[in-house]
Amino acid sequence: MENETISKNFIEQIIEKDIEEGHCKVVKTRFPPEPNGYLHIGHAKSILLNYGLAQEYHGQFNLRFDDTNPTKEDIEFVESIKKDVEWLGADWEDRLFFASSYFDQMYEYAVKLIKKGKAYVCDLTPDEIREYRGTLTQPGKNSPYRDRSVEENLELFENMKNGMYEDGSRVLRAKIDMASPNINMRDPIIYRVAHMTHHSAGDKWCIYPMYDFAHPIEDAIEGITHSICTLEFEDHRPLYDWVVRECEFENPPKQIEFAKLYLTNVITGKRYIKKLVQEGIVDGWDDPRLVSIAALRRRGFTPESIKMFVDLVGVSKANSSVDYAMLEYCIREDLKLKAKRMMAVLDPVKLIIDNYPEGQIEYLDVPNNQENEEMGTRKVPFGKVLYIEREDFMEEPPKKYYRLFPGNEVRLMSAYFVKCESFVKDENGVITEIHCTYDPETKSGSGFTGRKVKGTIHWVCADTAQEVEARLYENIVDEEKGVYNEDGSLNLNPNSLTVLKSCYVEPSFSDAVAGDSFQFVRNGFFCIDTKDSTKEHLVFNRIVSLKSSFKING
RNA sequence: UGGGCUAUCGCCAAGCGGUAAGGCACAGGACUUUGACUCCUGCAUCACGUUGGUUCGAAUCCAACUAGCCCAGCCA
Repeated sequence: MENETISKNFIEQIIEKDIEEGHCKVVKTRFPPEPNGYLHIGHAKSILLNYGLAQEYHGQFNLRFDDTNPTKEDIEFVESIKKDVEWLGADWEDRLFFASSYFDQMYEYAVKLIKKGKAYVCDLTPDEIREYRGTLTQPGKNSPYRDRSVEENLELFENMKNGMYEDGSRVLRAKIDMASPNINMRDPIIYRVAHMTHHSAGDKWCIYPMYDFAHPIEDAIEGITHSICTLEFEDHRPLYDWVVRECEFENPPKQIEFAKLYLTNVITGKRYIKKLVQEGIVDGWDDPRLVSIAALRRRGFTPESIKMFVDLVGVSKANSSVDYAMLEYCIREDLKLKAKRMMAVLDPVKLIIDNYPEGQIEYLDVPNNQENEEMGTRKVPFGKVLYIEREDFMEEPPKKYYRLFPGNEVRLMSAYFVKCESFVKDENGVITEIHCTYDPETKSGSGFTGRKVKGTIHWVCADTAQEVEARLYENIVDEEKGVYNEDGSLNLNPNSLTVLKSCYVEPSFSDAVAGDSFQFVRNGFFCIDTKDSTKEHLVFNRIVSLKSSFKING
């Protein structure tokens, strides 16, 4: 009820201190993806964190593509990333930027560094550079090209830019300290030659800046105050600060690192997903069993649920892996009051009401969401022949089973009490019909209090039912064994997808469109698949089941 | 074994010298036209990676250990 004071995470604490001490007036953050793949749940944390911070402190949030390496990037990904960021609700307004549009400025800063004697062109081969760099425990040694004159460096660098050298033959390096215990400071390469068409800068450049040089400049140019990245860049911070300082930016951005979000037992590695797609185990990067943003969207997760999840998980510097159950909780919580609650029978068996008039159909008033009256009611047809869930009937019930069994009476949700009188089996012993009698006095809403029943089951009227497909999902990973085998291969769960072709739903889905979500009462939350569903053949994805404390075996 | 970082309940995570928040999960119970939801209750008691120290008092400060993660791309 009360909005409890939620303690600030460490980044908020840093920002508030910076504001307090006058280090920054407005907060500006950014999400800087390299357009080299699809976004996943881990990126969502970064996006929502950065966007959320900008919101919280009335600042600005930029979307910036860090496209400094054309050999790995593709324009296809900038579109998918934009779509995903937008879907998550992180509004960059008119601030969509590309690192590649700063290439001119970056070049000028490189020249500036050369003029200051802080950068030099190095002719060492890649192998030699690695050798000169030293190891984790041994210092590196200076490149023989380290002391070239400013003039020579200027000329050489210009030649690099003008395409006079082959890929890999020369690089521009920052002159820092080959003996630094931090390997990133051992004269890091800041520009390399790559004769390649850039997906957005075209053929203008054949030299491209390295991340460590480009990123701080991008941040500084945009006036980013807090450059938030993941833990593996902690060692790069001294270099980040070096670049900002040596380029003499006035309002230096501050890099802050946080721990990535890991979900337990999910697959996020690009190579693994690629393989799953190639082998046809999943039907694309947006297969509902995956955790790419596109997959989560298709599965039926809402932006609100992802936001709730990210908020719940929190921000810290401790590496951790969050239970998938937390995500499930969030989507249930979000859809609980928003989704219409419908009746759908996934594994149907016929229930025939022997004393109900032949051919009669009555339309019952059913609330769309009993916990949210604003959602109104709908009419649901009811008749003599219904479908109910096969598991809602047992010939020989165990103790504490209070669904249907011979002689037992249950409530058909929103309709009448029915009592099981008999049932019919086919030659294989499979139950084909359950015969009941109903009591007209027990009609839902009539105020009948004569007796109570312990069980309430859902149903669909056979005459008016629409046949649909439902896809039920389990984790694609075998949770018992964990994600990877010893040899690095994946432990896949062979039952991750169950396709039910003959499910029945009420005829109330005529207006439903792809992506719409519903609660199928007692079965879980489902959404209409955006890829395979058509008006004539509805396909539902189960987003998540409902919690259940029902155990058939005690 | 060089450097950087982390270590609080099964999983996240507050805590910032004054005597262990919260959420998820789980387990009981109440309620129930979803065995759902909701609501109660329980869930770190020489306990805060370990061991010492400082202090009237430490998860919080100091020291030494231990464990895990990251770094030797002309990737980001």
